[in-house]
Amino acid sequence: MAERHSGGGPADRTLALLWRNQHPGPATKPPLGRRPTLDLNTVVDAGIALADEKGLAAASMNGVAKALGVGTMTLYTYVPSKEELLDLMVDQVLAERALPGPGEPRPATWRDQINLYSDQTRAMFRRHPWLASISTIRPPVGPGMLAAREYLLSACAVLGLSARQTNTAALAITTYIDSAAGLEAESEQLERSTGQSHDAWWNERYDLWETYFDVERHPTMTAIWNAEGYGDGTREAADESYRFGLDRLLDGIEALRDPG
Amino acid sequence: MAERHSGGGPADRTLALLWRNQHPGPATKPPLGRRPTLDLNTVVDAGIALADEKGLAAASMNGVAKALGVGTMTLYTYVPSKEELLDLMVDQVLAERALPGPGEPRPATWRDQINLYSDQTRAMFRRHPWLASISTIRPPVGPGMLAAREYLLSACAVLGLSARQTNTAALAITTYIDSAAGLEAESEQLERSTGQSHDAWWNERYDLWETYFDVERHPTMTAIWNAEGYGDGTREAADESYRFGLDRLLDGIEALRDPG
DNA sequence: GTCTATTCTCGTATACCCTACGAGAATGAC
DNA sequence: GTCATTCTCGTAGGGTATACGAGAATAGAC
Repeated sequence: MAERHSGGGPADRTLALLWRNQHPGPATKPPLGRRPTLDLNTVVDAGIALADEKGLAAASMNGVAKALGVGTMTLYTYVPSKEELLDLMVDQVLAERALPGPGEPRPATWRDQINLYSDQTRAMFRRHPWLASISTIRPPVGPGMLAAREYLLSACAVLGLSARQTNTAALAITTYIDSAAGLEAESEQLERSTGQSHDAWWNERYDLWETYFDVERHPTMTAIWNAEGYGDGTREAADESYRFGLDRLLDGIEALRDPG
Repeated sequence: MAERHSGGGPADRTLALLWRNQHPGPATKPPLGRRPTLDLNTVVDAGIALADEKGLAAASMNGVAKALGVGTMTLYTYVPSKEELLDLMVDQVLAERALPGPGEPRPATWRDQINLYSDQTRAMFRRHPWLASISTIRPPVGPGMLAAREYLLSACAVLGLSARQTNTAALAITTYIDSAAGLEAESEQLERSTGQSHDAWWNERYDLWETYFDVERHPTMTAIWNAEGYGDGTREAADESYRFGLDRLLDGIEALRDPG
């Protein structure tokens, strides 16, 4: 049997770090011993800044320490391991989204409430494209993640579906928004970091059409290409694709609303 | 200006590897020099097997070489770098899906055709959960990726939408299916590899509800919890969630069909 | 002022990762 | 047998995370 109560395990330690800014803590004992030169928020901010500017790989323990002007091992005073640092970076970034809490003013319609979540999430991924390359199963359960879930669930709750279906609908919406927004941001960031546009990338694969592509095996792709169905690769085209998928998903969910 | 024609760049070399089994090649010159002990397909298969069994991290150059009983550097005879090996692993796995090509028998209705893609893709992710942790922007453009795209587009083509909308619809469908199936497989694999169920993982975070969770800031979550809206964490519940999202998305797309 | 308990700092070492280089082994052609 | 060619793979170099332990800084006791 796994322990059911707080036992000071690694998960409890991580939770304490995640909620450090919301929860007062038992009691502030008088400081003893050598004073720290940094604090946890500074370390997390440095990690985020580094990942934003130079990619997730640059946010190594060595990299973050150098950016802060301390030795690598000093970071381990503030964070038990790199894994926890990443969790803290993620939840902080999740919390950046300006989503109204319970009782605060919010858009009038269900769709606009979802669209607010969508806009805020896309902006978040644009600011922090490295987020897309972090697995979201078993995420850090910190204030940022919980606040976003609460908002999305509360938006879906107005549809009047069962509790089970409300949850499932919210899940489908996050799945689509988070992954589509992540892909979008990752693509834009790749264009910036490699200096190679999406079109240039395809041009580099000119040989594909020249040498390997078999029209007979790919008639639909060929037809869509001939009808110029692939769009022009601009940001606007990508935006339109994103909206199309989200709008259709919301259409489908809204159709379940009490058919009165 | 970037070069427009095949110039033997790194992209062309990767394409040649990806299409090695489809395309005969210019001419088979007589073998010269020492005979190789392996071939590329063996190396790729070993990489896939290792990633399947012990995770993507185990499919290191060292790990694959050891599994094949050769020195690490020997692999570089067959593959220019680890990046290419990964591309080859991915496209091979993408090609595993049994999706009918043009002219071959396929399910009668649009929805069943999409469902076939969904089933095959979910099974693929279940067999190869490491696939979920590989970025899909700028994927390997090999036979596996192209065949799947062709199938999905041909399924969407029967809706009678414009070429542009057909492509956009297919994009939305892959976005949902690929990410939801990836998450599902990643979660199942984590349960296997860590030996910790989803429920056990939440139990380990008992302190969250005990110490940190604020009911006033999360009324909807609380209400859904009290109404037992979160399901029981079983495979069936996850399956139901997956289907719900996909069905709603397909509902929304189908509603665009000529409203006759 | 000195001593001590406590805490923070961080150099060193270990165990991985990818891969550039180059020496040596195997092979077919002559 | 010699030679060009190709494959094999040990070594080395630069990257990653982090365990360990010596040393520095600080607060309070005396």
